[in-house]
Amino acid sequence: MGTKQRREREKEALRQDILDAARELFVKEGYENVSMRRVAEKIEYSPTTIYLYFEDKASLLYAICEETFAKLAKRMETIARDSDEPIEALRQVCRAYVDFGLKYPNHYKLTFINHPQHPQDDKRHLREESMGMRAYGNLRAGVEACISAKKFRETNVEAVTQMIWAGGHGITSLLISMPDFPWVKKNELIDLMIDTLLEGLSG
Amino acid sequence: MGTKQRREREKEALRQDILDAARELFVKEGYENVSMRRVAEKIEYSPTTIYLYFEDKASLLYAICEETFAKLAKRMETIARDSDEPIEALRQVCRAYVDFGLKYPNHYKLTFINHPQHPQDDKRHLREESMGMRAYGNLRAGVEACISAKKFRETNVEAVTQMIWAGGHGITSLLISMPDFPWVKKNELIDLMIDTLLEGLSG
DNA sequence: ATAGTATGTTTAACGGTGTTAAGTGAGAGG
DNA sequence: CCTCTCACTTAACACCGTTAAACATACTAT
Repeated sequence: MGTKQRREREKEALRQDILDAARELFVKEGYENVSMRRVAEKIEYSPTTIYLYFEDKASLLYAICEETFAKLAKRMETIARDSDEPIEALRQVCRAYVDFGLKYPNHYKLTFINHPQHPQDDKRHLREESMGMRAYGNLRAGVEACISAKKFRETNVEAVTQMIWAGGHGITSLLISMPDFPWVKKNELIDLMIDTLLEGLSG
Repeated sequence: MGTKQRREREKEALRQDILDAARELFVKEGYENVSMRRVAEKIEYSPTTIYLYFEDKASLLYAICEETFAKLAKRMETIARDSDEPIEALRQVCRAYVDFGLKYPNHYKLTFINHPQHPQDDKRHLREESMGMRAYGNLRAGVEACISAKKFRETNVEAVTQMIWAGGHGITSLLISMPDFPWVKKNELIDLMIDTLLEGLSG
């Protein structure tokens, strides 16, 4: 009867348990420093059980990143909707991106820094539907709005989007991966970057 | 007699052989994908021999990075010496930085992207005398020249230097770690970033 | 009710990793 | 000629991601 549905619910629950355990460990100690055996220990199952729910360690990671980046994409969309001045909206989208990275440094590392080494064809992160790409799309929309409103000198949407992304990513990734460097105050640095880029783009 | 000196020469030669083998493998296949055993095989010694010359795998890496970043620092110094227009000099220093990263992507990864995870206290890369820091110092000098010549609105040398670094690093690291992303033409992107930053900084 | 099957989980193992402790063997010094 | 030093190797440790095979339980069909 309903046993089939119950079973399915239980399977889904375990899948979520694995995800939760892995997220906590990955975020606390970093992907590279957490073994499948440790994740298994945390959920009190044998290591191989995880492989019944996820293809491999990278897939586990990917699932977690998608979850988290969905949040970023959503926040970006909210900002875009709630603002009508395109430059101000773009500025806030950039802030949201950097703040997000600094708030979830290990998630950020996983999708944008460590990422999929290069074992042949792990291009999941680049799929149109991936959350990382959705976030990129939101940034792109913000840039497009500015260009449509004739606020920017340069009109190559793709180039401007990628440059702004690189600016945000540069700050985020450096702050994350070199925490011991004598940085000036974080907010000052972030604002200087965003302001300088927007100023430089404005006709 | 001179045997002691000969021995010392031979030791030094082997040390260099190890370095050469490791460099070639690391650069070709990436640090993470090369094992100590493979390095040993290449020089036709047993794996443990390497540990008589280098403390561990990370130290081997560090030595290689220092070598390579010395080159970058040198090139930057040459550019600075051969130019008298400070903005143009800074532009070229930035180009040199990015070009260098794209030319030696695995070296770049090693010092600025992957680098010392966070096992307590591997702050070698941040030592004043390290070559990476020397390169940073060169960038800083370029920025200082522009500020002294009253070319920039913002006058916080450290903040401007770090922002420009972040801009260059953002582009370099994204191009390196996401080679499959549909980037616009590399040179266009690099120039757009540098031009926009310099334009945005100019009063 | 019993036999058979599908399902979820575990045990054991493979081939790898960085690293260390103990052993070997050739050449220098007495 | 013997001893000792020291560069080097062998063997091992404790891990890693992953897979094939065994197992136990719970459902199905006779």
